[in-house]
Amino acid sequence: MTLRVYDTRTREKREFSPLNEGRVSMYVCGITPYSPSHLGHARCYLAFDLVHRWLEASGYEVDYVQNFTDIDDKILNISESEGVDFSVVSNRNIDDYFEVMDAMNVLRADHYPRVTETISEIIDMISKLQEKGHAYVGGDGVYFEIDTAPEKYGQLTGQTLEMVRAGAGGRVTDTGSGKRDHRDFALWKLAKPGEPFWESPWGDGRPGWHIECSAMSLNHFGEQFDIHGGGHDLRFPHHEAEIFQSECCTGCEPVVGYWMHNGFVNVDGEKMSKSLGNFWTVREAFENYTPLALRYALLSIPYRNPIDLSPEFLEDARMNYERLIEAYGVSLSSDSDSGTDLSEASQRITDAMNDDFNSRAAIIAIQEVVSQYSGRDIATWLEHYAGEVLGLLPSSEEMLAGRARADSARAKVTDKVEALLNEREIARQSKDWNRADEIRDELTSMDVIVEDGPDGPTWRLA
RNA sequence: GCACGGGUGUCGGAGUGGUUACGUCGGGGAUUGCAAAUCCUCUUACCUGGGUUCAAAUCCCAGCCUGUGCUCCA
Repeated sequence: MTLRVYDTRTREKREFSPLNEGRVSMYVCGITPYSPSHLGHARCYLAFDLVHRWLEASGYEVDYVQNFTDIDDKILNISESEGVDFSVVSNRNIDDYFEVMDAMNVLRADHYPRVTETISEIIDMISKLQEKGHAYVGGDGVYFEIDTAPEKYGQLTGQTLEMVRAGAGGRVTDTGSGKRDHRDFALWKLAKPGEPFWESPWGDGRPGWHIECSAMSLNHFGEQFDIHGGGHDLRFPHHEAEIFQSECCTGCEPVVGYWMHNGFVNVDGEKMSKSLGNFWTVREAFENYTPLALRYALLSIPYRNPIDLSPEFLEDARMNYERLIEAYGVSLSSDSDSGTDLSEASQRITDAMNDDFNSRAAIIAIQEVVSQYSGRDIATWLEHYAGEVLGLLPSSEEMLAGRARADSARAKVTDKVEALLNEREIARQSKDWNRADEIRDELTSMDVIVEDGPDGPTWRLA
């Protein structure tokens, strides 16, 4: 089976066929770094990390670009309230982004362009749009005029011009001081007093939100590229604005081969968002779940479906993840070569991933191998599928270091535990169950779990 | 209001025109002094109403419920 990818624009899974044989150009909308990353961000970049990994595992050479919107109203508000330059705020949150994503095994993109480093390309693009009659200068900036390309409306959301002209259910009444029509969107915003600005033919100011992605993708990939990703909420207006800008600027369509949008992270059925105050930052989540257990949880649902975060959901994922790690650790230290044939499981994972990156089906195939072949020589297989493809495994060095730590922790209490276990065995032989259970309770309080097997008791640390 | 998703068993949650999802929880059993672990096994499904079909939970239509977008948002 060949790779099939769901495209938001055509609303169907289509066989994946990049513009250039063997190479994939992929652009994913990055964060606006005005606050630490939350789990919604994690879900998005985990999802596209999976796409990145699978394309590479399938033999494609992937050129992956992800931007940072490092100048924006919210960043300016924060920098003003803190009395620092806006770059202090954005750099701080970009650092946070990389730290938490690295911890979750998110591979780095090839390029991370920033708005503030793309100003001249943005100005070129706006100038060209103005030359072609798609942009006009309004009172407080330069705007894209929707009416110059009405046929491009609604490609990602199915909305027609008339619907939105009607005014979003009557809620949009303000057309903005400089717009001809409320559907027009800003390409360049003139600076207010005290705001950072860049010089432009239209006056000092900064780019509108949508134009950066068009300018960056044009800059890196040219007029067309293969995959454009982002959160579901970016379909409109952000991504539709990009279609307007890019295609009207170059005259080439479609600008994007496959539009991919990941589903939301919800809490109690509602979208996790700053305005609802129901978000967890990734770091907060790390307090309760290890980064890779969190990765497991967020990849255990296909990327297009919403995830409703609940304690049950996360605990379930944690438990299953620990089984995987335990099995990997055991197989790493076992040197038995039993020639286990895992080709059927491999094929199931390939089929799952080729079906629009179905990571859940792939994870289930891995867990079945884990439960079926535990203790066998599956380390190499796990390293490929659970490690390289799904990014779920720590490096073998980390695994071995972790086991070394566990061994030394075990060594510290071994003498005492063995002594207590001996005493308990004597009690058990004389059927003094009260004394035996008392000793087991004592061991439990030392975080030692005792398991009586047919060959006598074994123990491990909790 | 309009657009686009989703409604599955105790719960979480895939998938699918006819055949076990998976995990969890619960019941029963093996093993066990008890417990744990392990193994076996069972029960509880596909929102409602129509339609297409030999066959629909799966496709189509309508309805209901719910989420998201239409404003900054991954």
